[in-house]
Amino acid sequence: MNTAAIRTASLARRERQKAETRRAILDAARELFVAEGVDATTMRAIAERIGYTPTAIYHHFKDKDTLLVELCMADFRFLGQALYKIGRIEDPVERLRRMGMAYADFALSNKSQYRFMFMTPMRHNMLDEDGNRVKPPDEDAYAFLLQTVSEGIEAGAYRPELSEPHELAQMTWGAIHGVVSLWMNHADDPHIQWSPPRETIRSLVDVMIRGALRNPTT
Amino acid sequence: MNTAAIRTASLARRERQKAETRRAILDAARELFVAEGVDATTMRAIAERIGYTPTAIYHHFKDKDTLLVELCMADFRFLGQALYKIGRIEDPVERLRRMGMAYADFALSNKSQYRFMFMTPMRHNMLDEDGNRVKPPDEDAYAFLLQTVSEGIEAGAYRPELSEPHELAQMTWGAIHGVVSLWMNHADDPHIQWSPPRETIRSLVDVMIRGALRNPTT
DNA sequence: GCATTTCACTTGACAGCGTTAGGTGAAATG
DNA sequence: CATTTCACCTAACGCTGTCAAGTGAAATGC
Repeated sequence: MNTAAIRTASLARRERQKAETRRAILDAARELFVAEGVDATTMRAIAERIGYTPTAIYHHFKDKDTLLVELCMADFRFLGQALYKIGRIEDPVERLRRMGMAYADFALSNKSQYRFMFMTPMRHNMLDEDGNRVKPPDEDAYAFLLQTVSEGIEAGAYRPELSEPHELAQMTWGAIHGVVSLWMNHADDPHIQWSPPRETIRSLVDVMIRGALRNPTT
Repeated sequence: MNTAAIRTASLARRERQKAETRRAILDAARELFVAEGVDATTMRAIAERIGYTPTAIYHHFKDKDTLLVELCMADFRFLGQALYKIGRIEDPVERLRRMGMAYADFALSNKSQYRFMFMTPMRHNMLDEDGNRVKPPDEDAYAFLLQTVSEGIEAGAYRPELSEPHELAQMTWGAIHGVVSLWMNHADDPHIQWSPPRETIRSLVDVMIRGALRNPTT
């Protein structure tokens, strides 16, 4: 092994080790985040879990928000994949129904991430540590939703007063988001008999689609 | 003036002064809360605004959460009043429609209060400083909503598969809550063309009622 | 082969937060 | 006139995210 090869090898090892530490931070943060929520996910708790000092994290992530956003973005790729598969469905109305359920399933399976991205004030500036803009998870999903309702409108599937794609998309997104988020925040309210959120959303989507269709089948 | 009269008078003055301070705390907290949000509403900021030290607040309120809950509860009485007026409407379907709009109007006019009570994890233990349970604002409103959808179900207004009052109530509440809260948190997302939330909710309520009715009129 | 530079990480701190124990002084009470 | 009450203050605690300045081993340069 000549000196040049050694050089690149050790440089590669250094980069690999740095990447490993970065991964360890993300993994520790995710465990805390999922198990205990955002408040318990302190820089000190993350660091303690991986045997570093809190300030070490700042050599890998700009600040706590950037770390948590990157963590969530990684998990939101599953939502993107789920929506992508549903995109193959031809009928825009059936596609909308399936998208709604997939969205709800994702939210209910990734509560902490969903809460952080969609249920807290939008203060994330969505820049990574190099200052590059990262695409927020709602951007793709919203474009997808908009495309689906637009196709339905163009196909004449919906009632004429529902001609505004943005309004229809925001109705749909908002309604599902609402059942999910209300349940997440208030499921342990003792004075409300909560229906299983997935069933409630199933009914909600059915009702909304029926109410939006120009010619509902029965 | 005899001694007994003086005694009661000065005692009354002392109580009045304490009540005034308490009111001043609540007013200062509300101003900060509405203008700057919950994070900027620090005990120190409230105290500075009324010329007291932060610890003085703890002689009037158990902790910050109790103070903010009492503040919000006071404002939520307007929602209760609005719903009470709507309760006079005979037709349970029309009543439901009007309740939905009143709920949305209240949320959009009292953003900080709504956010604090319904868009943050339910950690409020709903006890006042004497340990008495205070009725959370959703309790009455939910009972009202439940009553209204139940009447509709009993009158045979809705489709037979929508026979579960809790599910129907939670669909309705959740859907409106979702449009409101999504808009509150993401209205300044640059990549989404937001429709005015009130119009979106109007359409949403229309679509949901049409989709839920057994015999929609056209 | 030795001096220099790089850089992942640590030490020690800062400001701000909610909250509390203990003190103070004027007013109410006996 | 002595005692008690109590609204409010002083000073602090532990917690948070974050940063400036170091440290020491590995990589590099001559």
